[in-house]
Parts: sequence; structure tokens; C-alpha cells
Amino acid sequence: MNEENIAVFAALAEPSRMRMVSLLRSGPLSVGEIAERLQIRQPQASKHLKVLQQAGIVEVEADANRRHYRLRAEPFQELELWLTGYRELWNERFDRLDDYLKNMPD
Amino acid sequence: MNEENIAVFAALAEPSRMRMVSLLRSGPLSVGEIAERLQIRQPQASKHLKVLQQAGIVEVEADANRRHYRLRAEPFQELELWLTGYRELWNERFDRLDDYLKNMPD
DNA sequence: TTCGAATATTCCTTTACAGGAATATTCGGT
DNA sequence: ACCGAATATTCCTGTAAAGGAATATTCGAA
Repeated sequence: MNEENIAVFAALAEPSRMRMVSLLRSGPLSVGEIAERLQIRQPQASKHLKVLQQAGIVEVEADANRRHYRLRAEPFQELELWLTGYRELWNERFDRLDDYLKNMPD
Repeated sequence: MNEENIAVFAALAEPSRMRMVSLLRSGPLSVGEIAERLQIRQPQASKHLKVLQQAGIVEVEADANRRHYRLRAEPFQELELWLTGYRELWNERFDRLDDYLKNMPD
């Protein structure tokens, strides 16, 4: 993971934002819905969403005066890729996983 | 990933620490070696290593007045596990990976 | 075109954290 | 016991980021 992707870790290193990401797993939500479910104020929700957006973790779709935020796949894929460099840490069980990933059909 | 593991993301969200982690992939190193390779001063190296240690990312082994820091596998395993909850984001290719992980022999 | 709902932004204050410099600690060798 | 090497800790300072409150913006509906 390169220096530019440190923003992803920084963005996730905050409880409200981590909860936002978890919340958005089940689909896009508006700012108001997010603020309500996380029990935080709307401006804070907007601010946190901006951070997540700048880190590339979420993207926005405008719908009238609503903004629907959804998770982007890329940072998670990159995280997955980054982790492959550390699989050798635990056991040979994941050597087989590495093989599987390498040979996996697209 | 629960609130306590946010410390892992916070620890990795700093360039020097990220480079330390990458450096330690090839094996344990002493504080002096780490400081030298990363071109930072020894006290900063010690401080960063302390953060990594408290996040559970590294562990220490004392050898006389040297301390050898090594990566721990657990946080990476937990990250791997956490990511599985986001694999559905990209494509069905990883549904098969999920199956593989579920059925993988121990 | 005006109003209210939804969202973004600004300003302010407080707190956390990083780096620098100095110092403390701990160990083996002599 | 003492010295130097290796490491940890403390103190200080600057900066970035978070939350609160207020305000700005943007949109559809009437």
C-alpha cells in the first residue's frame, strides 16, 4: 500500500466513519439517514462523508436535494491486494489461498 | 472490525509506521536498524514502534540491550476477516472465494 | 418566486499527535 | 563498579483534526 492510500487507513481510523462504512454495506443511504442511524448531527455526518469521499471510500449520487452515498469497491480491493503481501505471516494454509487467487478465473 | 481494532487503522495511518510494517515483513529488526533504514531518529522510531505495539501489530523480543521487533499475524488475520464482509462489493468472482474460505480445511 | 427540506460549509475551540532535543534506563564488557 | 551502546521516556512546540453552532446553498413544490 503506497503513501497515497494511507488516506484510506486514516479515514477508517475514526469510530463514526467506521460505522458509516459498515452501515453502507447494505446499500446507499442519504446523509440524513446516516446521521439518524449513527445518532450524530447532520453537519458532522457531512464532514465525515467528505473525508470518506476524498479517501475514495464512498461516492455520491445526487438525487434532487438528497445525496446518496455508496461504498466504492476499489479501496477494499486494494486493501485485499495489500494484505496478500502479509499472508506469509501466518501459515501455509494461505499458501493454498494464494494459489487459488492466482489461478482464479476472471 | 470493532472499535478496539480501530487502533490498527490509526497505527497504519502514518507514513513512518506504514514503512516500518513493510520493512518488518522480511523479518525482525532492532530499533537501530529500523531507524537507519527509514532515515528517522532513534527516539521517533521507538515512539512509533510503541504505537505499533499497543495496536498489537508488532511484538518485542529482548536481546541484551537490543529489542527486536517483529510483526504479529493476528491484526492482519483480523483485517482479512473484516474484509470478507466487503467482498460482495465487487463481483461474484469472490462469492466463489467466500465458498473456498468457508470450506477450506484447517 | 418563495418556502422548507436536505445538505454543505465556515468559524471557533479543544484535543491528540508528531517531531526535536534532552535525558533516563538498561545491558554487557572490562 | 564503571563506561559506552542501545533503547525508552519526558518535555516542549506546532499542527491537524474533531465537535458544536451558525450559516450558506440547492433543490422541488406550491
